[in-house]
Amino acid sequence: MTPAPHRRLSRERVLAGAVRLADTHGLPAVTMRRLAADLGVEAMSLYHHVPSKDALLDGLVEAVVGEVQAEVAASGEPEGWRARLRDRCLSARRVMLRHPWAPALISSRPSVPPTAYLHYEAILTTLVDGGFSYHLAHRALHALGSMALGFVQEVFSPVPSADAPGTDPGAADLARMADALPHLVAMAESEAHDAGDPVLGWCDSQAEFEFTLDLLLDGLDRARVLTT
Amino acid sequence: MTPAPHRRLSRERVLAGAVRLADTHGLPAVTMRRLAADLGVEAMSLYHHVPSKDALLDGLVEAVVGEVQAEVAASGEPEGWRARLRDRCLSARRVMLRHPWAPALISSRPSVPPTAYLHYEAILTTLVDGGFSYHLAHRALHALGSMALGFVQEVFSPVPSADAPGTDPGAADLARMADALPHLVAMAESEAHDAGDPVLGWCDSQAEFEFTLDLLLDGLDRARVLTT
DNA sequence: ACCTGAACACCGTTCAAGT
DNA sequence: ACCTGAACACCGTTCAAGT
Repeated sequence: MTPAPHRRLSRERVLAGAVRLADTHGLPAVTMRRLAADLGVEAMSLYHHVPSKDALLDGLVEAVVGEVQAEVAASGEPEGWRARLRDRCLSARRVMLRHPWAPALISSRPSVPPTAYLHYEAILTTLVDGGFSYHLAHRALHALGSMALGFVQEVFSPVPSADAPGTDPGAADLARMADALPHLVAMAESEAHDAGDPVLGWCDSQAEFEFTLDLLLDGLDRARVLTT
Repeated sequence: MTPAPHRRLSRERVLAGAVRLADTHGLPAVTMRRLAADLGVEAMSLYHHVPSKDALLDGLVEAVVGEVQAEVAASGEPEGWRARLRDRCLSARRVMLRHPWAPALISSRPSVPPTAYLHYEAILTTLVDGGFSYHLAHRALHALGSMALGFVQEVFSPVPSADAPGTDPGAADLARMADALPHLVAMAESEAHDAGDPVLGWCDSQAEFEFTLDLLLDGLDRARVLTT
């Protein structure tokens, strides 16, 4: 918002500014020109600290992955592979909730930044220490997939949630689709009714995330025991 | 490639052209001006069949979802909720392999096109017919998440695969990281060694997809039995 | 060394004009 | 009704020039 008064630019300040811009106005607002203006500088000045827009986007991913590492460290790693992995995925999710633009950005990048490999190495170490063979650990890494980065799946959201209030079809829309989508409408009504519990709301999608995570962890545990 | 000789434009021809352009030159190449040139027409002509670039992108998602429905129909639906769901996810994956740009596009869209709800309704119907309560079916829908659209998770790919030959770190890069990422390097070597089997290759990531899919379906089956 | 300003080749889109 | 061409407000980026 307020053009930063500092005179000295740096890669860190550029990336921090880009993160802030994406958080407040969305990823499309992250423009070399707009970012520069936000930093109180000319567009071309950015190129002294970042080689290109593409590199800026890579830096954005790097910054988010770094936040995940910090969040994991701050949450104090528990004992046992299952709890550690669970904790790491939930930490990652908290970071993604702070930066809703991050999942789409990360999956659109052609390659993951080198620092992300530290994150995967940590997961892999936890798995191997937990008794997984490399082969099964590899499968586990893929199975965890986007959960490992805490991706909030909004691919599907039929039930109005506090997470994304504006993007769901309203009750009126659902009523109009009722004959084409009978089960979807019935489910939405049934779930909305159950949600009288005030604890729910955004917690709802937290519960979905944990349900899926536990489903995967349970399955991986079973596969691990079978091969031991 | 060859500018279409047809004189008459239509929404269908515009969308088909956009899909073809994305397939051959990637999503960034899908530009109003370039798409128009590809269709042998002026940029502004497109606006008579599509209200905006944003609507064009929505149409692109719609086209891909439509292809998924067609692929499911073509594969002849098997008996039983588990086999039907499995078949549907694998069909979706085949479509996404044909359009590698689609997953990133879909997850970057603020909302899913109305036609996608037919896809989810079909999944939900299969679940309900299979004995799932609405509550558990809702969780299942979220758990299946991106698998339901056949997303090819390339978030993580430490082992060179035929899927994305250029994007992985080469053996040289891995050797350089060896001290920072011991397990990742060891795993990559171990897996590369096992892959002497000529059947593997792109099949490898097919196997990963099916492993994860079965992990989820097994877990959902267990949850279903518990609540019955 | 870092920052600037003008310039170039692109974008999406509006609008008045053509048929 | 559909298509066009010029124009406008934006992009990312090159380059020569300033300090």
